[in-house]
Amino acid sequence: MARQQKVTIKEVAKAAGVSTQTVSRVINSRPDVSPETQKKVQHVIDDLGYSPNVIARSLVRGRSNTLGVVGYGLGYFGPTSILKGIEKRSYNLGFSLLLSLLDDFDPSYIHTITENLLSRQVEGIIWAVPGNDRLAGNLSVRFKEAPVPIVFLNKSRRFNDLVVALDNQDGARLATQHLLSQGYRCVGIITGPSDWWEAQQREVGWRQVMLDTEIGDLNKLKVVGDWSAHSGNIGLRDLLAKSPQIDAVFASNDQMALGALQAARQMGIKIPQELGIVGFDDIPEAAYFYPALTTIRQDAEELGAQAVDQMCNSLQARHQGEEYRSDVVWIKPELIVRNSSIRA
Amino acid sequence: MARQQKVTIKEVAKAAGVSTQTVSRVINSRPDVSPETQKKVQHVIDDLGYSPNVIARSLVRGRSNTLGVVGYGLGYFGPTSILKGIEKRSYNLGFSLLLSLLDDFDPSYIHTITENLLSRQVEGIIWAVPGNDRLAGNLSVRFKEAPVPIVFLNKSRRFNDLVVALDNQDGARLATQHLLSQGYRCVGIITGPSDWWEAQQREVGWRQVMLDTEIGDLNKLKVVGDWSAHSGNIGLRDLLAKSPQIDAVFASNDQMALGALQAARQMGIKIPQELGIVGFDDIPEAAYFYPALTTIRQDAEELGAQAVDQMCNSLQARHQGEEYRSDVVWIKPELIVRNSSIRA
DNA sequence: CTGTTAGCGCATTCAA
DNA sequence: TTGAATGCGCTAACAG
Repeated sequence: MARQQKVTIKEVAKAAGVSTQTVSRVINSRPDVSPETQKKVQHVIDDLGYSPNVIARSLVRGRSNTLGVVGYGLGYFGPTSILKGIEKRSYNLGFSLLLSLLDDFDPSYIHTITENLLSRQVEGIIWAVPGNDRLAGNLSVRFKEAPVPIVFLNKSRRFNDLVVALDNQDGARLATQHLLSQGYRCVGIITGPSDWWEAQQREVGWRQVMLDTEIGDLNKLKVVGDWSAHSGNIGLRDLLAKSPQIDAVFASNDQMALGALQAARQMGIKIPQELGIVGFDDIPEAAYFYPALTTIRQDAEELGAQAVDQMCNSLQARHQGEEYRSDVVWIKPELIVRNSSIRA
Repeated sequence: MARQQKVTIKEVAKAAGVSTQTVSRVINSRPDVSPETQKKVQHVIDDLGYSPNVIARSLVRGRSNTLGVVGYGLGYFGPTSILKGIEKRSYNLGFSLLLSLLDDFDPSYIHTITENLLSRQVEGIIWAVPGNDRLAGNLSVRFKEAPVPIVFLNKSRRFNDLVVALDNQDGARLATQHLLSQGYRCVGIITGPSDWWEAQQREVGWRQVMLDTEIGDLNKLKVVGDWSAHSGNIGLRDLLAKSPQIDAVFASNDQMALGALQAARQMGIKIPQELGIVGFDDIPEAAYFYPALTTIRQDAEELGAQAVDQMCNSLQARHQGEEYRSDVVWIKPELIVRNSSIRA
């Protein structure tokens, strides 16, 4: 942990007996340097342990090679995987990541965070926050005139935003259809909070499939959870209390499915014989639940990676004075069948 | 997503009819500005939507107000919580976070990543990577002469590093003692990979307690897992195969405990009556396992927060020309008792 | 192939 | 209280 003043290009130049410009050329691997000079300078660089100051370079070039990422809900599997995907792709493309986490949906945070990111000259912002009604109104004001491209990680095409999103509706359809195909007839749903777009869309997918059955009022087959296992436990109890005819449940995430599994156990309901359960996310633990959970897998890392790609496209276009537009990039979910939904 | 050239201090100055220094004073809330001037300038700032370029400011001040964070193992609950803690505390203290993730322990990555962080002028680096033997040798070379303070998030005091760490030994002792106090006599262990310090220390804690019993060769009571639920399943089977007298198991993390729970179920072993199981981490799902898992809770967010505090102390001392030293900051774990270890 | 001049956006001397 | 000059570390545009 010893200290030495940071070496600058100037000192390298003096030590090597060349101009700073030549050093600059060497560290940027420019072709117009004679082999000997390049060698000599490189030697001094290694010797002095010089490393260019990227801050200064950013200033003069007007490019920071930095992306801002706003995240939320780390601690859940999906958001974390997204972040991993973003980081990996960014690293490979030579971008650094300035990370901000939203603690809750306090609008004033949003303002501060984005301002901070922008004043640090990020070239773009990846908004890796689940969709939420409360948030949306605020966002639209904030980002309408954002000076950098923004990629959103959920489906809500308001302006001409770039959007990469998981096809939640499709996932919910897969889950519901699977249950029906297993011989279950009356599929209830435990949704996430109603102001979350992910929850809304998963419910829509479920409705689309259930409408084709002769079941009457779908609202009677629905309870609202808060994504937690606890709410899944309560949710199943409420659901069966108000609609005893239910013989299968689609839970909008794996944690709630886990809670439902527990509730069923506590009530002496046999799964999957008497009740089928399907979750959403495919968290790593899902295969080890009792019984193992059928669920919808989403490739969240890929989602993050695609977001970075979109950002790059946008940036590249911008540098050529063009504007990049793109339809929503959809990531397709996959059904993972395990024991919790297989009727003997 | 409209574009306008970024406003600089110069344009504000011109528009306000003052010099750039005056504007600089206003944006830095200096006292030596007359109220009217301040008001006038502020108005122009709001009007033009000016926001200072932090990059430029960093350059001239020689301080970036940025911390580098190197993470690993997001996707596991602990590391993610740590990151949350780091982010929150950093935000409150006015630091931005440059995030890098280690994908594996490839030493060349480590080099590139730290160099990148340093060339971006981070004021310090928080090394939020689990301890690993393979990594350690490489690190020592790398960081011996690091020009910025580094805070490590695990116990291995090599130089005069700043270290914030969970007391893994203590946690393991708590777990093992708890099992013994419940009347179990022969407590086996499913450890993590042996080159992980966390695994090593948890094993040490277990050994310390078990040495006090009259049990003979402790190595016969131990199997090695890889942190995954799958390895926990296999682990329990191996353990019981080689030492049938085992009546309780301490798994070094909750995922492996989950796998063990599953294996016990598959083998028809009743938990907790015939076999007690305790995990480590207290992941949110643990309370919903079947049966609910007794485990060791670690306050990982607090760990992250403390790491940032240590960094700040170090930075502050440095700015006053001093050197900050500190003993390891230990975060104490807590025993959470649930059904998997309660003998009727 | 190499050096000189200029300036990125801002804050820190100073002097007025 | 304000402004002019100077420079942070680096690179772009020129000239030689």
